[in-house]
Amino acid sequence: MSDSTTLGWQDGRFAPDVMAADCPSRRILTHITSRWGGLILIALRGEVLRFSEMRRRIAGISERMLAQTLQTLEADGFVLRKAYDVVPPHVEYSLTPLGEEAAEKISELSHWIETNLHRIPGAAG
Amino acid sequence: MSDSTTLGWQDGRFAPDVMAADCPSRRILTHITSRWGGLILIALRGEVLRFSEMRRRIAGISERMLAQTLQTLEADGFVLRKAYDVVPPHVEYSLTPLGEEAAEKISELSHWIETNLHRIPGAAG
DNA sequence: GGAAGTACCTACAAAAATGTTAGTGTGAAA
DNA sequence: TTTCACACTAACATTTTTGTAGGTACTTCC
Repeated sequence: MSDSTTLGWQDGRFAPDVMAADCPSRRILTHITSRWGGLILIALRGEVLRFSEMRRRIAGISERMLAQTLQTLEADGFVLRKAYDVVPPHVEYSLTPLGEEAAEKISELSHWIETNLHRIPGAAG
Repeated sequence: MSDSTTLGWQDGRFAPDVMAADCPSRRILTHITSRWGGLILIALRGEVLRFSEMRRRIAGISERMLAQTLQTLEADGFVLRKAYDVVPPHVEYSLTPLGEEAAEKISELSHWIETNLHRIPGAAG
């Protein structure tokens, strides 16, 4: 029950569908919509940021989660990591073209939430 | 450290900002981007569905998570629950106008992922 | 008569996510 | 000279999320 179902999505035998539990698109969706994934993408839109700078902008994120989520996003091909071999360490993060496209989508969602917050009943409390 | 910071977002003294840890917009964002929240919104777009029907469409979701996430989304004002007092039970779920707007946004994200999956390096494995 | 379907809820258990703390090696500022 | 900043990693602890199993009260299908 593993091979035929899992492989089909890879080589285009089935169309990608997030409603299917084992379609890779579902994994990517969870990465982008993970607790910190979306915020990182939004923070990086059109910018080059260093680790600590990002940490300051995304209130509440821990070093561990920032590092971990950045790695996931880098592995997906959304984030580009550029390290300079100097001391103290200097690392720059930015979005790949693919990442910019994805970031645009969650930005639109978060922007909608921000501007319509007053209409959302559950936003109080 | 609780009052002055927490209250400002409610009455428009500060502009909503997902980057702020205690801004209500952040809570709403996590609801919509929660593991099942987005998929439920997508499944409900333009449709009226019963509990079991949704469960069948969203592969992998458990009854518990479906019920729980629906309650969160209902409390937020995105989902409308209409129960008929008959036996066996009959309950219909649909989106509020607000919910349709939110659903449109995550649909755009998931649709982007589905159509661009072949360009995403991390989609394999 | 027995099984299955309906829309859930409640304990309990397991798994996953997240946080905390400590540490790395060097340089610059106080 | 002490402290801070940098960009992390590893070990451990806690919290949150998610799943499982069982139950409800009744009806329809076989």
